[in-house]
Amino acid sequence: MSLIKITFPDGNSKEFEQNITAYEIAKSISSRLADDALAVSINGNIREISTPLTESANVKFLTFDDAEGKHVYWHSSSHLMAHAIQALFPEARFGVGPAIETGFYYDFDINTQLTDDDLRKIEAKMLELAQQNSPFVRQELSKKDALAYFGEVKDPYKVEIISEIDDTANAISIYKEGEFTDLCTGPHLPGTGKIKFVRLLSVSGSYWRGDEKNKQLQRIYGVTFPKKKMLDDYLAFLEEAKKRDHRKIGKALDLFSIHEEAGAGLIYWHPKGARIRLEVEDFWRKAHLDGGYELLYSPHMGKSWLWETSGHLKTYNENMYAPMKVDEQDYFIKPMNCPFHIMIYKTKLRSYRDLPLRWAELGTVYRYEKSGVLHGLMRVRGFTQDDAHIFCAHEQVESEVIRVVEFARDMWAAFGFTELKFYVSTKPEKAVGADEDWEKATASMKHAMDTLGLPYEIDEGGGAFYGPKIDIKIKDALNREWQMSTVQFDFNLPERFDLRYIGEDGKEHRPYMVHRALLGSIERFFGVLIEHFAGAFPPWLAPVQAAVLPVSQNFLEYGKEITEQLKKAGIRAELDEKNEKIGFKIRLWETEKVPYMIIVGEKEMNSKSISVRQHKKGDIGAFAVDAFIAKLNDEITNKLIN
RNA sequence: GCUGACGUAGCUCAGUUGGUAGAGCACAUCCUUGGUAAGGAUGAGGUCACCGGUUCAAUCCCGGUCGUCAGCUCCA
Repeated sequence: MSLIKITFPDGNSKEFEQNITAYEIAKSISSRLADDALAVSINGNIREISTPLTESANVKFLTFDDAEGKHVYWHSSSHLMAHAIQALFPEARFGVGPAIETGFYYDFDINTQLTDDDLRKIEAKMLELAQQNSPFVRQELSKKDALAYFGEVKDPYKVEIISEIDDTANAISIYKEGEFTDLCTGPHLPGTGKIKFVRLLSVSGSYWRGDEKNKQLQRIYGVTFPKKKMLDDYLAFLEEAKKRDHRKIGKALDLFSIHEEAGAGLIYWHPKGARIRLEVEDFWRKAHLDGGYELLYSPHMGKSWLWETSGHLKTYNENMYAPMKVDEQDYFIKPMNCPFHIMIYKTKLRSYRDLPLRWAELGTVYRYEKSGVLHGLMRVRGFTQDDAHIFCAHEQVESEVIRVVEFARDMWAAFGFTELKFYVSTKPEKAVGADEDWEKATASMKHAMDTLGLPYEIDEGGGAFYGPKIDIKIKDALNREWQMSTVQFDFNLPERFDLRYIGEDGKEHRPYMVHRALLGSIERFFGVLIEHFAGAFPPWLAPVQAAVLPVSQNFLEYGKEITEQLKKAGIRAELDEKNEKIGFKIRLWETEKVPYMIIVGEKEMNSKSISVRQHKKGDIGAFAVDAFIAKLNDEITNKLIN
């Protein structure tokens, strides 16, 4: 038997006899590793730990700490859950059950609606089954045999999937684990015994194959862990996330509200929330003026001509509010700003010398969103987009896109967001414009991203009907992604509105149009901003930058003096005149998450100074008022993020 | 919109297996004048989301509506 060379991630390598299993290799290194390894990566392909190696390879053992290992673990857990469901509800028919970033789910069809009690029963059953430590056994079948195995009646959903599989290249694989068999490509854990702790999180509806015309199945989400501490940490994370929730903080810090009586999805900005918004908008305006943009204001409604011409009445109708009659004409509240900017473009003959035109507006739009999708500030029915439209010549488009993406990145960085996820979305099924144009535009978007050296994912078919786009998504406290920035090509509107410019050649040309929003919408942005800082805004954004706390009523006058000085220096200061002990006031302002507290009593009054306490950090000592003002103003003007 | 859960004071929540409700915080008044995360007393505050039905009686049971939450679908 010949030897094969196995190379490990640390660069070391070792020789083994052919057909040795990955598990035995792991064991030869350490029994601990063999215990913890959930799967193995062989030359980058993830396989079962029991896989025999037949030739030299790079081998990495995957544990729960690796994303891939976790994925295998959770995928196997979804099988185990399906197994438990089958045992408890024999009539269940199964859809699909993948691992996801935060756990796993399984979709299934049963007639009874599952309750939370059922989830607890399924958890118990899973643990019971896991103790049997049944191995996951792979078996390969021909398409015909697979169809026969799952049988139309027994498993109609599996049959539907199998009938669409092209089995010319690879056989169809199934995995057996105890009494449960599932259609699956694997890989899986060596056995169910690795699954030690289970938490099923929720049961909800989900359409078969993600299509709302199909039957709605029941979906159970869950997580599993090999160690108790991991489960505890996870539950602690959920608790923490709840505390960071912008809806909770928004209420606690008196930032915004939404009123059932006054309409769902409509945001009321309270003084403190409005103050933060003002700072954000001021920053945004300045950045745009500095960045070569001009600002516009446009109306909130327009006649049906506008929306017929733009095509929105045809393609966007279901998101638009019903028209109102004014002088026998239908007027629509705007769901988008673009047609208005176009009207301005069309007010005169444009020259290639004018291009690119970069026109930005904080434009408030109203869109009908289905009741079930509304979510705090993140998904609302009236919102302000930090919108802009760039009208440019074809040859300018790519550099404009690069400019916008860079601008977006810088804008997010200013607020302390560095974890941005980029997506390039390609042509959807329903689309306008020639294939050739789509290809060119999509390629130039990808090229722009490559030029900037930014990693991105492709969202196949995720583009707007009028053009491909680059999106930036940001995660909320619960790791749910929200689309924020967007940069979109538009093949549609320049055509529909017959936009032109006179080129260097003296002939008429059609300009390209790029839609873009950097923050996305001010509302959604505020939502992620709140969760990002957990409500503890840095000084430049904080609605109250310094609270002045007299130790007793006797020092109110001195406190008033200090407050006036701070205010005169442009600092948002507030005097706490409450007749309470200092400890009480400190607690109050600490929960208000104000960046600085100024404590004044006899000591300070006599020495004409102040004592300063920083949020979360505590007492940072005595300051002369001027020195503190200088320090705070420095933090504010430089927009420092603690 | 769909599936499920939920809706009690300004907030966070108890509670009544059908007999019109309670705590803490917040608020008001008074006492207290205090040194880095809660001093004390008293008081006010609720058509138990809304509309119907069943019942001698509904906050509780049933139906509908509105809204919230977790997902699905859709989206900034």
